[in-house]
Amino acid sequence: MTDFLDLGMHIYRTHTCNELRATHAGDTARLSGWVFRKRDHGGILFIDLRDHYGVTQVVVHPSRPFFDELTRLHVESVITVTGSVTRRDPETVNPDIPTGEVELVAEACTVESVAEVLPLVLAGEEEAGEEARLKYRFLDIRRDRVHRNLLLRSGVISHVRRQMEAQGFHEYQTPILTSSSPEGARDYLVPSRVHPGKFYALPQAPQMFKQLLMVGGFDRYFQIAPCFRDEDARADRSPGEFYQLDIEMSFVTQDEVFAVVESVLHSTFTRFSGKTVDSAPWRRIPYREAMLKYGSDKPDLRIPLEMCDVTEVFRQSGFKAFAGAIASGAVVRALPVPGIKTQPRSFFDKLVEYAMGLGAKGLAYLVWDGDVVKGPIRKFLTDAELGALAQAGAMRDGDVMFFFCDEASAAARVGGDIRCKLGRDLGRVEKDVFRFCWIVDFPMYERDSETGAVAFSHNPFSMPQGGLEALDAADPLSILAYQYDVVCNGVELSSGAIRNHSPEIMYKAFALAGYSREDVESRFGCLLNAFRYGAPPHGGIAPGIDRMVMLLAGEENIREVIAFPMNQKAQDLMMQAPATVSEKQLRELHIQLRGAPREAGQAKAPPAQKEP
RNA sequence: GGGGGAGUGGCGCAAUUGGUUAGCGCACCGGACUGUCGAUCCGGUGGUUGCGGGUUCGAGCCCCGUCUCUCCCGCCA
Repeated sequence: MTDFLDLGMHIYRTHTCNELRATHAGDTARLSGWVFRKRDHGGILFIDLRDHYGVTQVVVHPSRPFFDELTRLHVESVITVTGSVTRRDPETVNPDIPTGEVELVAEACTVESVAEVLPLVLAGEEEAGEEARLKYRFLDIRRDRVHRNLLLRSGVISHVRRQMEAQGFHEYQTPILTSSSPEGARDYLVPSRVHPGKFYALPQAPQMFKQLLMVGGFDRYFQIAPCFRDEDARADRSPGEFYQLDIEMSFVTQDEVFAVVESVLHSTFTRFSGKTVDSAPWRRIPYREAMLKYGSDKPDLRIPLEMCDVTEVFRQSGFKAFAGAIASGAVVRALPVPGIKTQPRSFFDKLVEYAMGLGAKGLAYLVWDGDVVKGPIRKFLTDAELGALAQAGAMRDGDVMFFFCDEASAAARVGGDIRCKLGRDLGRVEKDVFRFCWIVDFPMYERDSETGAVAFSHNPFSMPQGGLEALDAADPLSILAYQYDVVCNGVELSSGAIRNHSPEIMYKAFALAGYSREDVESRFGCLLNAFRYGAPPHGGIAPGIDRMVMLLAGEENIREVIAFPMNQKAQDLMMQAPATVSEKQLRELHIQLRGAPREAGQAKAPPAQKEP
C-alpha cells in the first residue's frame, strides 16, 4: 500500500464512513473504522465498515494479499482501507444507508486493531443483559441506539447553553468539594487529609452557591451542574450523580421564572423531537387541585381522565363501608371512565385485585347502562345519590365510575395509580405529544406521617406566600409557598422556588417547623449571614438534564442516556467503583475502618486489623 | 430496610410444569460458494443449569440458605 501512502493522503482516512456518494465515483479514498458485518462469499468478501458517522460497504477481491486475513478477522476489529470509490450496479444499490449507491473496492488494507470474540452482540436487535452492558459499556455505546442517545444528549446540552446565553444568563462553576448540608438527601462525604476527622461533602445541588451568586450581584445564573445524592435509584433516577440545568434569577416573580423555562424547554423539545409540544404559557395547576383531579403532583396530562370529590354524596348514604370511613376522616374520590361498560367482568375483577395490591381495601364502581345504573354497590344508594354522582362525573350511557375511599393521601395515591393504569391499558394515552404543566402553590408545611410534627414539605428556603404575616396563620398547614414543579408527561422535570431572602422570615418559618434561632444559625449560618448584607429577592429552578434527554429519546430507563452509568446499587461495574483502598491511603486520611471490608482480598494492602 | 421478577455454553432465549442424551438462534472453529447487505449451505467445538444444602427412584424445574442483576416501595429539602 506504499503507493497510496505516497499520494499524500491522510494516513487514516480521507472521508468518514458516511461521506461517499455517487459523485465520488472514480475517486481514490481511504476509510478507517470498525468491521461491523462481514459477508464472505468465498470469491468475494463484503465488509460493512462503521465509524461514528455511518457505514460504508467495502468490497475485497480474493486476488488481494490481505484477503485471507480479512476473511478471518473478527467483527469489531479496526481497519484502514484504501481503494477506489465505485458506483454500484442499480440492482445492488442499498437504499437503507446513505452511502448505499457506492462501495469502496479495497486496494490496500491495514489492520489497526484486532478484536477478540465479543462478550456481547452489537449488530442486530438483540440486547445483552444489563450487567454485561454496563461491564462492557465501551462496547455497548458503539450500538446505534445508545450512540444516538448520547449524541442527542450532547445536542440538548449545547442547545440549552445557547438558549440560556441568548436570554442573558451566564454560566458559573460552583465547588464540587463543599460542606455537608443538614437537610435533604444523604451526602457523599470526602475525608480531609489536612484536617483530621473532618469531611467535605459533594453538593446535592449548587443551591446555596447559586443563591450566594445572587447576593453577589450576578443577576442571571445558570450551570449544567453535576449533583450528587446518596439515595437509591429508580428507572428515572440515576444513583449517585446526575445533571441539572441549574437556574437562578434576581428581582423576579414566579411568572418570570416560568417564562424562561417555558422558552428554553419548548425550544429544546421542539428542536429535538417530532412530537407536538405544548406552547407557552403552560397550564398552572395548584397542588391541591392536582392531588384531587390526578392523584399526583406529577400528573400525566396525556391521559384524558380526571377524578372528582364525592365525599358528601356518601356521607349520609346507606353504603356503610364508605359512610363509616368518612365519619372517621376518609374522603371519597370518583374516577369516571367513559365507554367501558362492555368490558368483561374479568376486567373489573382484575382491577379490583390491582387496587387491593396497592393497599386499597377494595374498589367500588358503578356502571351507567342505558337508563339504569348497575354495579356491586348500586343497592346501597338512592336515586338521588346516583343522580348526584351522575352529575359530578357527567356520566353518560356506557360510562363507569370508580370510587376510592380512604384517608385523602391514600385515596389520591390509589386513584392516581389506577387513572394511569386505565389510561395505558385502554390505549387512551395521547400519542406523540409532550404535555407540560406547572404545579404551583405547594403547601409550605406538611405533617410528618411518623411523628405527627409540622415539617417543611419541600424546600425550607422557599418564600411563604404572604410573607411574614402569613406565617401567623392559625394552621401552619394552610400556608402556601412560592414553590413550583414543572411536569412533562407524568415525569417531574424540576422543582423550583422563589427564595426566602429575609432573615426574619427565615427564623419564623423555621420556628414553625420546630427549629430554634440557634438551630437555624448553626445549620444555615452562611446563607443567613449573607442575607444580612443586602440580598436581592431571587428565585430559580433546576430542570433535570438526564430526564429531559430520556423523554426526548423515548427511553424508559435513565441509564440509556448516560455514557457511563452506575447500576442500581450505585456500582460502576466497568471501573469497579466503589472499591477498597490501601491502608496507606486510609492512614493519610486518618480513617480506621469499623469492620473488615468483605472483599478485603481485593485491596492491595491488608485492611485495618483493629476494631475501633 | 421491605416486596415482585430473573439467573441455563461467549451473547440472547427454550426445555411439554419432577422424567431418559438440556435444545434453538447468533457468535466461534473447519469446509463450500464471485454481488451480498441479518449472505447462504454443510459439518464441528463449547454447558458442574449463579453458589451451597435438602426432598425424591429421579431436580434446570420443588424446598431452605446465599450471591448477583432488575423493577417497585421506603428514601430522593
